Amino acid sequence: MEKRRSDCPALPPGWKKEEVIRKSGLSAGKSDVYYYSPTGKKFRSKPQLSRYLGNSVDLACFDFRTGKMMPGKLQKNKQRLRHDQLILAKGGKPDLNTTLPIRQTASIFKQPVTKVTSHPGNKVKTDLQRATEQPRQLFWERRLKGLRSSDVSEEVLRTMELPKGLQSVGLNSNDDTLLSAIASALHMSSAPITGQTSVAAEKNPAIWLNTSQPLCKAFSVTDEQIREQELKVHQARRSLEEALMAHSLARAAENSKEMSEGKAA
DNA sequence: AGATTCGGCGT
DNA sequence: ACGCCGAATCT
Repeated sequence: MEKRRSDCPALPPGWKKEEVIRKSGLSAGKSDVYYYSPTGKKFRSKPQLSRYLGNSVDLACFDFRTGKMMPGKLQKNKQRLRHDQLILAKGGKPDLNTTLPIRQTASIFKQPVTKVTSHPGNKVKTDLQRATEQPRQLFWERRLKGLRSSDVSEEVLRTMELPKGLQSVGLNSNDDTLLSAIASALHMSSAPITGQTSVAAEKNPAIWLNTSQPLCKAFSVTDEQIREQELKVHQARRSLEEALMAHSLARAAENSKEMSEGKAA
């Protein structure tokens, strides 16, 4: 059997690459590529390799199949992103069939995308918690006070009414700060939002505050509230569907009108 | 049990 | 068409 393990110059010394041809089945003739660490551990995919090497090796332009660095390979979906942006820049509507499914209600808070890479001769903390665990000011939510959302005509949008069960913790119990705090919490962490569960936090928030939770008293959500929310979402989706339908019909009508006016040159 | 191998899902 | 990984099969 061809068990040839070759050196892989793109990887640190000691790493070996192996290619195994499939010899039967539907995929006969195709091949699988494996890598072996200096200690002999086998790796069968780029994600697996990447997880193991962490920040010590930048695999961004590493081609797993060939085992070589391919400088042109950086950001595979760059082309598509440019494509979508071009359409958008031209004033076109996003093509709902082809655009990437990005939340249009994306957070105004920057997601952590910092890439930590080590370079020879300098030290980089390889602390994975870093991105999500940066130091935060106590009561930082207060800086959101007075911020309002507005539509394109700068008309301030009616603020949301919060259920009575939601009450803020701490000195200023102001409803729109509370809303901002909760919205921020939902955007900044995937952990469940429970509010401040410790009773002590109410007496002396400066000491007992759970900083990973918004300035909000502990609350519970009833089945009834969940059903109400489901209904709202359902109705919102229906009107969105109708709006999109109307939009595409109008567009089609406009196109056929241009056609009959003989604009084709 | 560990290694090898191909299927098949998701993109 | 292909990367990735589950799981059947082999040793």
